[in-house]
Amino acid sequence: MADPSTFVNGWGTVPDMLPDVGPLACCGASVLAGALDEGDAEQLAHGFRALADPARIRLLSIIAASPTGEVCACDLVEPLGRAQPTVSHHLSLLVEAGLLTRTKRGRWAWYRIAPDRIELLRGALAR
Amino acid sequence: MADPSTFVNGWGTVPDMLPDVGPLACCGASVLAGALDEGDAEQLAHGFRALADPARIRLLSIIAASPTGEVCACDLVEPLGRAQPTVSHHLSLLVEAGLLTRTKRGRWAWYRIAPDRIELLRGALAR
DNA sequence: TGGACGCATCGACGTTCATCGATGAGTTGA
DNA sequence: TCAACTCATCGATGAACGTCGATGCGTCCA
Repeated sequence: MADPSTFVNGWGTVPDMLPDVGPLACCGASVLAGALDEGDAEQLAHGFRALADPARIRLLSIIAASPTGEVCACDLVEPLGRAQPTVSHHLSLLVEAGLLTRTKRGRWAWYRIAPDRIELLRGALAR
Repeated sequence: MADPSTFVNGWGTVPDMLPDVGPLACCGASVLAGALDEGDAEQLAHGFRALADPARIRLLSIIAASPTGEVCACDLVEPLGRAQPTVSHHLSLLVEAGLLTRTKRGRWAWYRIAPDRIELLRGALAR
């Protein structure tokens, strides 16, 4: 594996296309603050579903533990102990749920925590 | 439907059998505070999986919105818009995950929010 | 004591999901 | 220009899940 940190000829950050408005984009719906309708419940459930798999929990924790705040996808396959397509699948799902952001530089894809969405889910569990 | 609130001849609270040590009983593992091993990730994922369905989100929110803090199962079927076995299934799953407690009085089952487990999941999303 | 009632469990069915090998798209460097 | 490389997508497969009708168990009341 080539070392992605030696990549110096990049054009800086080139964000992937992201859906403008993903789930949970709207509100600060809270589970414990009052009865929710099916729509709000659907959006919150969609967010929590992204956290409902140990592989994705570990991906988030590994990326959050990085001193630089971002991790190359190539450095996530081995610690996760799963095949590369599986890791890519989970990363895409986390990006789609708004819990990670993806940046492509050269042939490498770098992932960062998206704190806002995580904070939104955390707030949904507040009293 | 009989009115469960007219039940006065009960023997008070008789908690169902609960697993002594359920998932998430141990620690304050946090997703964002450092790389988690597969075991901690599994436990957290198990907790979030209980939140990963709109029916269960709505059950929690309806019960949390109750002025008395508890709701009879018979009053959850109609607002959820699902069949009684389905509601019972989701309630059992939430109890098993430690997010609800069940109390049987007479023929009725009353459910309460279990704030500690929810707070534990919320803490797992804290920075 | 027997019928009505509330609720959990069972069995079945269709859908969703996690996983991985194979493959394709895009990038780099020789 | 072409081989090597990174990563996403495709297709397939087995497991888990949501749902509901039927049924069983325990409780209440006439």
